[in-house]
Amino acid sequence: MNIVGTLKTITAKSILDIYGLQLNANEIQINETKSEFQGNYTIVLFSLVKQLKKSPEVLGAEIGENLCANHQSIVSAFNVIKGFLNITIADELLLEYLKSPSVGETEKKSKSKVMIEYSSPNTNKPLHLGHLRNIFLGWSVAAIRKENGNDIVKTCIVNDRGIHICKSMIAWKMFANGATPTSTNTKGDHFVGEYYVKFNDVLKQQVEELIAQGKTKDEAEKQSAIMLKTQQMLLDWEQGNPDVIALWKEMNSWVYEGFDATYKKIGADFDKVYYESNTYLLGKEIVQKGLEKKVFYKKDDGSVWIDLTADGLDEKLVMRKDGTSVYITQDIGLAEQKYNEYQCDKSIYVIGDEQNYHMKVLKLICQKLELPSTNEIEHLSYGMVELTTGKMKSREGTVVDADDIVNDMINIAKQRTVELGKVADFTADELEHLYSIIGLGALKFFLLRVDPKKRMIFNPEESIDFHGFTGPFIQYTHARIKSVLRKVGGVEEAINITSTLLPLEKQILLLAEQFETVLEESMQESDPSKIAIYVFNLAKTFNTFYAEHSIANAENEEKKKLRIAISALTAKVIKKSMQVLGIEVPERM
RNA sequence: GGUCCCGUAGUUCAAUGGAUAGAAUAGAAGUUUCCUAAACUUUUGAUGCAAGUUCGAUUCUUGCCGGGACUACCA
Repeated sequence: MNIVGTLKTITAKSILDIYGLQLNANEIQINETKSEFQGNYTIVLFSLVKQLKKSPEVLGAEIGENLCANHQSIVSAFNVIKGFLNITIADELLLEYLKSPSVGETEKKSKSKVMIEYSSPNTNKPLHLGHLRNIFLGWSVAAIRKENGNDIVKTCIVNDRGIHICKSMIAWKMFANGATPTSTNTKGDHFVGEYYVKFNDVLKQQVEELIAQGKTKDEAEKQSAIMLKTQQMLLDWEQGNPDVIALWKEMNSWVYEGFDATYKKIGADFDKVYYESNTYLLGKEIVQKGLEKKVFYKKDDGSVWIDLTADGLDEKLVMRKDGTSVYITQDIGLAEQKYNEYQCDKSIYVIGDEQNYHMKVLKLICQKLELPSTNEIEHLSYGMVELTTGKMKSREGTVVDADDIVNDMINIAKQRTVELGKVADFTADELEHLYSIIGLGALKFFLLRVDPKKRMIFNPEESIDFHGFTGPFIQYTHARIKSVLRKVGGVEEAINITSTLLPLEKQILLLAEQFETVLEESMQESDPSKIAIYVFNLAKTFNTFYAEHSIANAENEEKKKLRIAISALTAKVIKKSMQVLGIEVPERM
């Protein structure tokens, strides 16, 4: 059922019947009624005034009459205030909804096959808070699409080669003395990250010395001994030097072990992982194709370019003069490879907004080359996570490490839970699990509740609250409902109930009914924050209701049955909503 | 310089051109003989500035001020 959709349809029909004006149902503007007015939904009449040449008051009265008369089972009352027609939904419609066998289930409508690329780390340092936003977003958008019926392929492109990897390797050779993650009892990605930091320390020192000798900063960076060594190592790597390759493989394997542990802990997973070391040579035939189609042109030095100035962008290099492909060319090549393997209808890239320009160029080039494989590219662009102290900068050590913040959150959850002392009978394993889902729930909800494309600020001092618009608040609401249902017992199905609904009961049912609509919107906009806001409202409304009305001591059996059914439905919808955010919801906490 | 994004309560976030700009936190005041107080109730408090478009602007247009990103033969 879709009440808003139904309302639009019958309103359009009423308008046709009364005025003979044919309107598309989607042209009807319906909002939720503001709480200070009577009614549940509001039809905004202003846009009709011009077409029908009647005052809003008259329009509202006439349409309202018509709706009430012809659709008694849907509209039970109406009132008109200025240009707003406020509609009250009939109790019986909501009771019917509550009784329907599929209540709280999602209809799988959209069958497309969609690829979602997310996380995409470098192998020279551990994941940080920004990656977490990326990972939670990617995972959630995938889950939202899956719930809508999409066939999902989750992928990750690992940036496992290039100068930055060589930096860690050089530093390891200089300082490690054969140490490994095992020998030092360090998580692999952190272990390698430490050498990346060491590299930068040495580089900084050498650069300072060279600057003192009168070089410019640029020169100094390029000419420093450690940088020259790194450049050489990159060449060796490209030529397949066995020693370099062996070390590279070993260090990467440490990093992957570390990443896997983190992914496992936070519940991220991939169907297919691509490695840049396998794909960085891709795209050469594309350059050829582009030259043939005259989309690209060759400069005298042999480098290949595309001119995008007509599209308001610049000239972009697509192949170096030495014949190697650049990032953008690799990306096009990889897109083709992905398509050849999976034939997806759509490809979503979860990448930070600093690459907006790059992705724009990518899409443009694909269009110009008329590559069918890259038809539906969506850049799910998200804003940087900043700290109250400013941006995260690895050089200044102000990066919030992913593992650290996850562990902190779980520890805070533990501390809070222990203080409250409500789960004394849990086993040690159950407790571990509980702390984990609460801590992660807080973190995921915090990062997902904000519109992805906006920058957000994270305050590590105050950490994340467990009160208010937070994951734990919603988890807690769910746990309470479950607790009540356990104690009250009874059947959760709403059979044979005929009762007048209280305003709050009505509100809860109307909210629950909106779940699918919100889910679909959230898919179309690739925005999990819609779900987060929605589920918070549902939980909050339920809590208010709960504080005012008893279930165990309801006025009569009928009302008790009704409230049990509503509670069960609320719990179900909360669970589903949280599930697509990647947040588990406990039975008890 | 060019292109793009962002400026909303003390703070963190909302608001397809619609009603008196919503929440959450923090501040103030309350609520547990009753199903989980990680809860609930009441209250204080905001659209950077200036024009324009119109019945009506946080939203659209222009200018200014402030913040950010991109503009690499790096990835």
